[in-house]
Amino acid sequence: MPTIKDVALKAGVSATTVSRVLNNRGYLSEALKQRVYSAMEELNYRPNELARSLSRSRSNIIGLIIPLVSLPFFSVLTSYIEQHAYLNGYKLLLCNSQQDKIKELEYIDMLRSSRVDGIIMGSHTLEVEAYRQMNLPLVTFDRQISPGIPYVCSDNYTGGQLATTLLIEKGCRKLAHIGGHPELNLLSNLRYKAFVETARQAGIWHTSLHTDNNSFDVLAYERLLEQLFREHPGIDGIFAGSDLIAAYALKACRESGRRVPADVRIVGYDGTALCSLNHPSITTIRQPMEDMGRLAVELILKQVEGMSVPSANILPVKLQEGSTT
Amino acid sequence: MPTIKDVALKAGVSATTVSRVLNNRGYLSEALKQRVYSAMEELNYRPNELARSLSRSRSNIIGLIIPLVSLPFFSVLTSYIEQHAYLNGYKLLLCNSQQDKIKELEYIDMLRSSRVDGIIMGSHTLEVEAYRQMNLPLVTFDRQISPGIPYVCSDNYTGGQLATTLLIEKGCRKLAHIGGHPELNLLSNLRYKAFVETARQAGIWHTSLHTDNNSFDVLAYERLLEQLFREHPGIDGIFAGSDLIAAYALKACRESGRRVPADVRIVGYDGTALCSLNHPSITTIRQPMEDMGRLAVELILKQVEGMSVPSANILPVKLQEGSTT
DNA sequence: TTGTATGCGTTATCAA
DNA sequence: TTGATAACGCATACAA
Repeated sequence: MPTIKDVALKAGVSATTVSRVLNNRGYLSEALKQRVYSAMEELNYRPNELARSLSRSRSNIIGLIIPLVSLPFFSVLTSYIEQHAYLNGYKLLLCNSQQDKIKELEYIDMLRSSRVDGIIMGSHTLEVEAYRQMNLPLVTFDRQISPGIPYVCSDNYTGGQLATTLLIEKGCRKLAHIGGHPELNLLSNLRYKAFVETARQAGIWHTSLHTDNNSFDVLAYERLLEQLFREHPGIDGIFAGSDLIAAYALKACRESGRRVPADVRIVGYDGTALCSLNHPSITTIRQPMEDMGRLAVELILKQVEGMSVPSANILPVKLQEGSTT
Repeated sequence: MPTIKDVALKAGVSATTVSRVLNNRGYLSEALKQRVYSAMEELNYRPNELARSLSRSRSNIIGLIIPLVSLPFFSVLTSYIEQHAYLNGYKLLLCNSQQDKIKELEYIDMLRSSRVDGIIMGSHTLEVEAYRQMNLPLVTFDRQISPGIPYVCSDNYTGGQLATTLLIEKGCRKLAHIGGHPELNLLSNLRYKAFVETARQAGIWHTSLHTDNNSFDVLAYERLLEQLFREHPGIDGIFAGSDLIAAYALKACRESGRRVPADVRIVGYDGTALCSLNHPSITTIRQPMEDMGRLAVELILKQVEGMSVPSANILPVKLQEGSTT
């Protein structure tokens, strides 16, 4: 691969000048610029980002740690994060923790070694200490791991309220919530909290089921739903922790001969494409995923530039009515 | 951040020795090793991968170019690729081309500049020239862009045969295929080819609809299905180009009052989680996605190490019967 | 407006 | 067995 020296030689200038042209710094005559550009062209020259990063001590790479890209919510989020990183000239290093603490810790090390400029983390393991220690721009999703560290999330409590209120208004009298493990100190637990409080205030019977581990185990959802209908056959309203769970709820209703929304009404959370893929389409609480992705990137960039950023970044949700309510 | 020199100073050795310990090269006494290790520990030292990469001219990064991570197939594939890259000590740079030629070309440049060790590309734009030119380990998915460049794909033709044969065996007499744009020189077009040839040989009426652009536009699928049922109301068997399309087909059947599988039978392709999420669960042609991801990574690594690799890497598919047939 | 010298953090080539 | 020195490719302070 040709280096800046090769270009300099061919253009008949010094390496410094080529560097200047490359970075558009200082005063350069148009003629000289052209000469350098065509030399680059001829040699098919590409600046070595490794060397640039090393020299500038800035890599223009953002590390993204998530539990599982293959989950609808995270794949969409990843897509938006990539999009906005790209728009800002940043590259994205993808770290799929797979809910594995060891892997996550190793990835944190890898990212530090790779001198990424910042880390966006949407992973849900309990290893928060490792994040606190590293002195790097950081943004988290749905998780407040330390007072100073900025987080992005949707308005989980309002979302929970909207969903529960809708179910009650539609006439549901036996409500169920199905979600992930509540002991994790996630902000999404506020959805559950809102569910409980809203139902209680309205004097509506309600129950709740959660996966007992920290995995997004699909089979766990199926088991949970089976258990729900077995223990409480009269359930007529379900608030699911995600669209994915909602889709499983819909499936479980069908399999047990329950009509949706006649017998059971269902509300999901997220607003992924899963909702409109189903028939009836799933009513959900839509998170502004693109805004969340964009904001996460922006918060990193601002920190990189030494600016201070707000800690709480709570974005509004919107009830998106489908046909399951 | 502490450097190798800081560690050397603290351990009372030279930087070279620290480097040796780091890379476990040469003869080192256990005592010395320990001294260096604890110095690293104390300083919370992390080797600078940028400098290492520059020095070794090897980045241990693989670039992944795909059209859209948020699509089920690609998010699962990405997940497996990440997994196996990680297992081999490689990092993954995620490039979402979004079917945008400009963006894809810019990403190719970025990856070259970043000195990635290889590129896995599952993108579907037509810019193959750019890939041919760059002299880098490359592996493609479902696309043969040049005789010498290795590609990974499932056995598309057999998959198309299996699907079509199943529909016919189940009694379907008016078949439809719905897929992406066939002008793209994709290997997945073999599914379509198999569909046509199998139906023709069996003397079964068949038609086919394709999106006219290169996008994975969800609305396009809905329009296509609407058109299909309008023009050919008697369709009783659909072979979809992906599970996603199959899911839309299922939805379209429901919305138009068609029973599945009684009135219309559906077969998808891929074997993503979408299949089991639906009710009835979707019959599909399962691609060995993990194998494909693992193989793509392996083919890159082998090329990095100067080994020659086979050009055609066609993996077997499997009919996975759900309840839509 | 352009060039020289030095540093970024690491590895590799010598020599001791 | 260890260390000094020169690359790796680029950016920047300083000189001219």
